[in-house]
This record gives sequence, structure tokens and C-alpha cells, in this order.
Amino acid sequence: MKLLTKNTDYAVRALLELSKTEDYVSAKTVSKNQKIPYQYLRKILQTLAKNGWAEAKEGIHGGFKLKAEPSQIRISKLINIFQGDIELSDCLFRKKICFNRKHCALRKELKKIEKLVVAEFERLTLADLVYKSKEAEI
Amino acid sequence: MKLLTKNTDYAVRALLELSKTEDYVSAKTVSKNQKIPYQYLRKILQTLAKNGWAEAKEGIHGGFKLKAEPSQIRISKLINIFQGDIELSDCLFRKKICFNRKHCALRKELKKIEKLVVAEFERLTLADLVYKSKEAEI
DNA sequence: CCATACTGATACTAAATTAGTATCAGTATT
DNA sequence: AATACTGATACTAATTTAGTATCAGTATGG
Repeated sequence: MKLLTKNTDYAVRALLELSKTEDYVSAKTVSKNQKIPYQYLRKILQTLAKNGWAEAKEGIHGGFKLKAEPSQIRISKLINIFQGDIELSDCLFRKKICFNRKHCALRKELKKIEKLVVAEFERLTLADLVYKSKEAEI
Repeated sequence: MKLLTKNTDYAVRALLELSKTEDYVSAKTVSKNQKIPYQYLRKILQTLAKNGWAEAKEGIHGGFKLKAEPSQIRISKLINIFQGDIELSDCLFRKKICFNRKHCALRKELKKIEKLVVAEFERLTLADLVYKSKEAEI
């Protein structure tokens, strides 16, 4: 069971990379520094740009830069983009078997846990990670 | 993102089904009542039996029955069996890049969330679900 | 004004995980 | 001995995740 898939993981790390400087950073550079497959990363950066988290500049010396403050970039949002809604379980057979109380009892409990996780990921921002990174470098 | 895959979900529902009676219940019956594909369910029940959560009886009028009290069957254990360890993220590049503090900062935060989730699933037992089911039937 | 180093868009393949099926052998009951 | 079941295991299908490849277009520096 994984809460983060690779593309979310890569997205976070790419954004952290961008947070290092005000300049535009090319996908190539991010790819090198974070050891993320180049073409895969490009798609991720494009998605980030489309969703307003990064700004792209085309042409030579182009690249990407953060468009929002790290403290405004919530990991939950990134999960939403790359993995869809945070939803811990489907209500299988939603319509038919939810009359089946047993199943719903499970579902109800799962929903509770789901809320916890969502809250945690909403609390967590890129800034938290930047801050902790710096702390660790001392 | 799903915390429970279908086999865990099926396992829980199968165990709930078994909890209804002291008698042995055949896979066929469980399959019908819970609308779980028969052959798939059989594998799940066999796994539950192997892991000591259900007792199997062979031959005609055989089937499965609970081997533990519902209050002793923790959902976390079922997750462990059917989905492996609860682990929200791999530390990709574990050995090499964990020197990379940025990644580790993320990982540290994920571990915290992971602990929360694990604690919740350890708290939750089959009995909680049975109880809530009965409540709902009033 | 053009070579270069980049992004935009998109189509594609590969790998891994999850879900489901099928089959044959053996066992307890009547 | 027929029946209704489990044990074991091999297999296929579907879905999700990960990664690759390619062509078109853009900004910049020489």
C-alpha cells in the first residue's frame, strides 16, 4: 500500500528543486539533480505548470520556476493532481449492497481514517519540507 | 489511492459472514451472500485459514468458521496478509539518495502519517464492524 | 537569421499490481 | 459410491503505474 505514487513523489522533489532558486530551471537539470527519468519528469513538470504550481518559460535558457510560495503548496493538492482524489476505499457495489449494513460499517470506519489522512496531507506544505531540509543540513 | 484492495475488503466481509454463526459456512454460501466471485473468495478463505483466522473443515457440510473472537481480529492484520506491510511510501533510492535531505524530509513526514494510519487499523477490529452492523439494524 | 536548448503535446510501450478463472486431487458425510 | 465440499496451484485478464519516443514550436545568443 502506497499513499504516494512515484509521480507525486517526483513532483514534490521537482518542486523542492525549483524552490532553491528564483531562476528558471530546466527539466534536464531537475532530472539530473533528482535522478528522475527525463521524459517522465517533463510530463510531470508540464502538469505542474498546467495546474498553476510552476511557471514555464520556453526557448533556450527556459525551464520552470515556482509560481506559488512553498507554504502555499499543499501536498494534498499534488496528490489530487497526480493520483486523483484521496479516497481510501470504494464502496464496492455502492448502490446495491450499501443496504448491506455490514459493508457500510466498514466503509464508515474507512471514511474516518480517510479524513485523518487527508487532514495530514492538507497540513503538510512544500515549505515544511524545505524547512526540514535546511534544518538537516546544519 | 486505496487503502484497502478488494481482497482485503472481501476478507473482511467473508469474516463478517462467518461471524454470524457457529456452524461451518461454505465458500459457496459466503460467495452468494456477499456477492464475491467464488473462486477468488476460495483463495481468500484458504489464506485466512492458513493464517489462523478461520478454521476449515473438509468434505460435505464442510466450510469455514471463525477461529478467533471478532474482537481479536484486527483489520491491520488482514491488511498485512493481503496487501503486505502498511507502508505509505518507499524510500526510493533508499541507500543512495537518503543522504539527500530533501527526500528524507518528505519521507519523515510520510512516516508520521503512516503511523497514524497503522494505529487506526490496529485499533479497528472485526467486532467493531459487527457491533456497528447490529446497531444499524435496529 | 539560424543553430541551439529548451517546452508543448501526445502517442506509445513496458512493468507491476490486482482481480478473477480453471482444474485436479483429496476428504468427510450419507 | 455419489456428493458437496476444501487444498493446492497454475493460469489469464484487467487495471494502474512507470517510463520512452517523437514531432512541433519558441526564445536567445552569436
